[in-house]
Amino acid sequence: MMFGFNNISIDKKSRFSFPAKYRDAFINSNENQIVITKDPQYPALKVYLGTEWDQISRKLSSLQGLDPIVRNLQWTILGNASVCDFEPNGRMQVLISADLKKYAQIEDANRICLIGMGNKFEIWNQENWEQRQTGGSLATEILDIVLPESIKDMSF
Amino acid sequence: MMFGFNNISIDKKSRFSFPAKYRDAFINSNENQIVITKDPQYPALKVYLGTEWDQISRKLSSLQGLDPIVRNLQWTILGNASVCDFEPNGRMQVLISADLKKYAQIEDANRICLIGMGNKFEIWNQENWEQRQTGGSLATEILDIVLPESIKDMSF
DNA sequence: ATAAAAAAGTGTTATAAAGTGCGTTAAAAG
DNA sequence: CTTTTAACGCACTTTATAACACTTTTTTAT
Repeated sequence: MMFGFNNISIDKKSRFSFPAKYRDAFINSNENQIVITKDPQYPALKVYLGTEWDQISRKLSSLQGLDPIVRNLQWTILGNASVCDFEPNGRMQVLISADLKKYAQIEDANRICLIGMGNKFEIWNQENWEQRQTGGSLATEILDIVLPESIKDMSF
Repeated sequence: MMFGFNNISIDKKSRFSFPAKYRDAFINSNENQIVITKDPQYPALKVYLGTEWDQISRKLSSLQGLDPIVRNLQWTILGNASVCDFEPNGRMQVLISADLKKYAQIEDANRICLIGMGNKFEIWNQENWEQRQTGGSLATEILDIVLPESIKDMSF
C-alpha cells in the first residue's frame, strides 16, 4: 500500500519519477507497468499500478456501452489511459502526455503533487490541491450524476 | 488491450497509421485485419481488431432480426463494416472510406482522434470529441432506448 | 470498344519532433 | 562524512508526418 503526499519535479520532457520510498511496494507486487488516466470528477489524474489497472479496465470495458453514463465513464477512464513501461528497480520514471497534463492543469508546472491513496496515486496541480485541502470547490467539478446499477459496486 | 487518446494525422488519401505503442498488442494477438464501421449512437467510428470482429459480427448477425432495435444495430454495425488488410510489423496504415469519413464528420479533417477503449478503438472528429469530454451533447445522440434482452450482455 | 485521362490506392523516403537512456551535479538523509 | 535520492542536461533513438513517385482502377471521350 502506498500513502502520503509528495511534491515532486516534472522535467522538460514531461517525466516524473516516483519517490524511492515506494520502491519496495512496486517490487513486491511485481509491477512492470504504470497507467495514468483522467479522474472522472476533478481536474486531476489517477495513477494505477499495472496489476490494479488490469482488473479495473477489464470490468469497465465489459459493461454495456449503450448506456450513456457507462459510455462516458469508459471514455474518460479507458479512453484517456496512458500505459507506461515501468522498472521498479530502475529510476521509476514515467511520462505524462500533453493531453493529460492539460487536463490536470499542470501544463507549465515544473512541480506536481503526487498523492498516495493506498492502491493508487493521484496527481494534482499544486494550487488545486491546496484549495481542496481547505475545503474550496473547483470550477470543473461534476456533481450529482445518477449512476446505473452496473457501476455502483466499482471504485475508481 | 489498447488504451488512450491519440490525436493523429490523416493524409490526403484518407490513410492514418496506428501509433507505434500499440504494435506489440497487434503482434501478440496475431492480427492481420482491421474492421472499421459506424458507431450506432454517435457520429463516430468503431475500429475492431479482426479477431474481435469475428466474435462480435458472428454474435450480432445471429440475433433475431425481427426486433427493430436489433435490426437497426445489424444494419449500422454489420452493413457499414469495412475490412482492411493490416500488417502489424509494417506501417500499420489503414484507409477510411469516403462514406465512413462523412458519417464521422471528418471529411475535410487532416487530424482525427483515435481513442483506445481496450478491445477496440473509436475515431472521432476533434470538435465532437472535445464537446463530449466537456459534457456537451451532440445533435445526433440517441437517448433512452429500451434495449431488448438479447443485446443487454453484449458490448460493442 | 479502345485509348487517354483522371482519380484512387499503395509504397518509399526524408526530416522534424517526440521519447528514451544515462551520466553528472545537487540536495537530502543517515 | 558517507550514502542515497532527486533533479537536470545532453546525446541518442524512435516515431510521426509530409512530400513524392508509382501502380491500379475508374471515368470520359473518340
